[in-house]
Amino acid sequence: MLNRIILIGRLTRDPELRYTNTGRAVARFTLAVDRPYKNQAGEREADFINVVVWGPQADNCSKYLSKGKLAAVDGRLEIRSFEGQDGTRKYMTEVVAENVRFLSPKEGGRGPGSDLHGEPPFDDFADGDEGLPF
Amino acid sequence: MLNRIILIGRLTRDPELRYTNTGRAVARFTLAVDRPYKNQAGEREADFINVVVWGPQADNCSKYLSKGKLAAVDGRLEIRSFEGQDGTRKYMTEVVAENVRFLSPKEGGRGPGSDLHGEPPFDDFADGDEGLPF
Amino acid sequence: MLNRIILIGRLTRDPELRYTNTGRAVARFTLAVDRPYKNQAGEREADFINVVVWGPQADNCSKYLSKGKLAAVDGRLEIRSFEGQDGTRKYMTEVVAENVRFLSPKEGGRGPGSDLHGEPPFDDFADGDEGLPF
Amino acid sequence: MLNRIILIGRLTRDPELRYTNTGRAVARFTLAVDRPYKNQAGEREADFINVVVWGPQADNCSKYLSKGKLAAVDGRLEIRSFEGQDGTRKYMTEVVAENVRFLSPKEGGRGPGSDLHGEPPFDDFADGDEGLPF
DNA sequence: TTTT
DNA sequence: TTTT
Repeated sequence: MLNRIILIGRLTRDPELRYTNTGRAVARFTLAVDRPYKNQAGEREADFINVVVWGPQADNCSKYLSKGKLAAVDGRLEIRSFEGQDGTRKYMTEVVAENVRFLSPKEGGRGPGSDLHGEPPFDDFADGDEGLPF
Repeated sequence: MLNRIILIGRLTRDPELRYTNTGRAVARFTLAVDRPYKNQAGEREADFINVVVWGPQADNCSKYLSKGKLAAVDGRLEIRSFEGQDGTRKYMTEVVAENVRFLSPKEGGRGPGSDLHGEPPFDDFADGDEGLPF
Repeated sequence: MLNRIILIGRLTRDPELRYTNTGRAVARFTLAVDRPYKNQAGEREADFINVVVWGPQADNCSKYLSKGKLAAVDGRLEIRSFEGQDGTRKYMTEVVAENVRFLSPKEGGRGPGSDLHGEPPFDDFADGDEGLPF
Repeated sequence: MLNRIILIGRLTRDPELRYTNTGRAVARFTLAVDRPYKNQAGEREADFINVVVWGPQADNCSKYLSKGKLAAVDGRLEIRSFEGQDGTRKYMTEVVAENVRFLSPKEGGRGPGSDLHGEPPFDDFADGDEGLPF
């Protein structure tokens, strides 16, 4: 009924960009997200979380993100189950991003924080800008 | 750059439903959200948080929510500033809901957890159901 | 660097309660979380997400939650990797709950929304109640 | 019952650091969080959100954050009401941070993403590292 | 392996 | 299979 996840981490590899047969862009990458605590060996481990992004944001991810870059992802967690090649049930966890933010400074640029939306995420003049009835 | 808030609480009053001059529905209500700790007097206080919902979800809120009902809200925090009647700058905090979930059992019904979307929240057959290219 | 997930769903089975050799309680359960969209067959699918809860909250989950009950979980996503019995690397996804809320009405009770903390979640008289220096 | 907010934005001014009479550190700053949509004038507005941080993290914020720096905040929304100097009830909204992440690259450093915890956020060897009973 |  |  409610499924919301927010991550900040670094890409472990360049995003992989594909297109569906209907021409819709899909980007995939993995985010290394450091754990907030140290393990018994005194090391800080990370979770490696798969992220998938659809539509115009996928193109932007492919353009602006690369291995080692810092990004924030806001989306939902999906667990896809499928038949493995050995006949057993396999599970595949991924975060379906609704929004991705690029947090690494632009190369020759003036700093991090660039918004990735070539197109507005929802509607423009968002909710309420028609004049509030309250 | 990222602004996401998730609340669970009870309505302090029935939702107020209005329409903009373009015919768009807007619902407003206040959520009482208990704090996770007790104050020095040993009492559990609550935050009273204003919520605004736009579009078809507004109609659903007005239909299915009422004073005392439990609801979850997923949205973003906005702080509107405006000129007070006394000429000073006033601030008004509200949560713009993207999703609302009704958590109180239906009256004559079989339990809580009904989804409020008369219409799907985003697109249907969501992202990826066109056949994954991976 | 930041890893936060919030879920609302129903338990697919009763919580399983264990104790570590140091006597710390651990509860595990699976949450069925409906997806916000319908698939091509017009059905609403769900994600089945494993949750683990530590400490006093684990005991409370075992006491107050059971199959079919509605719960909210606020925590972080962890992906544990381990050696499978067939020598291959396996991945196991689970949400480590920091807070769990019980959303189903109490059996003979007056409604949902009970807080599960037998002990306060952080410190009591939380932050700031010592008298603000601002 | 549940109150969780996650923000990414830039500090509008240097953090203000104080100490309670019990010696506990408190830092305050304001985060400018860009809205995801443009207004009717075609401009991107921002919400200016007050943040308060307690304890060791407050000292770290004061040390590592300054005007213009990018930061992520994970916390809860509180609305404090108090008697104004004119006798009317006033409301004051602030986010009580549980975790703050520094996202701007270190000055002479090797990049953003440093964790601010001089002390571990919760317990170390976090949950489960005693040997899972499952 | 799944809940309403 | 992993990032700084």
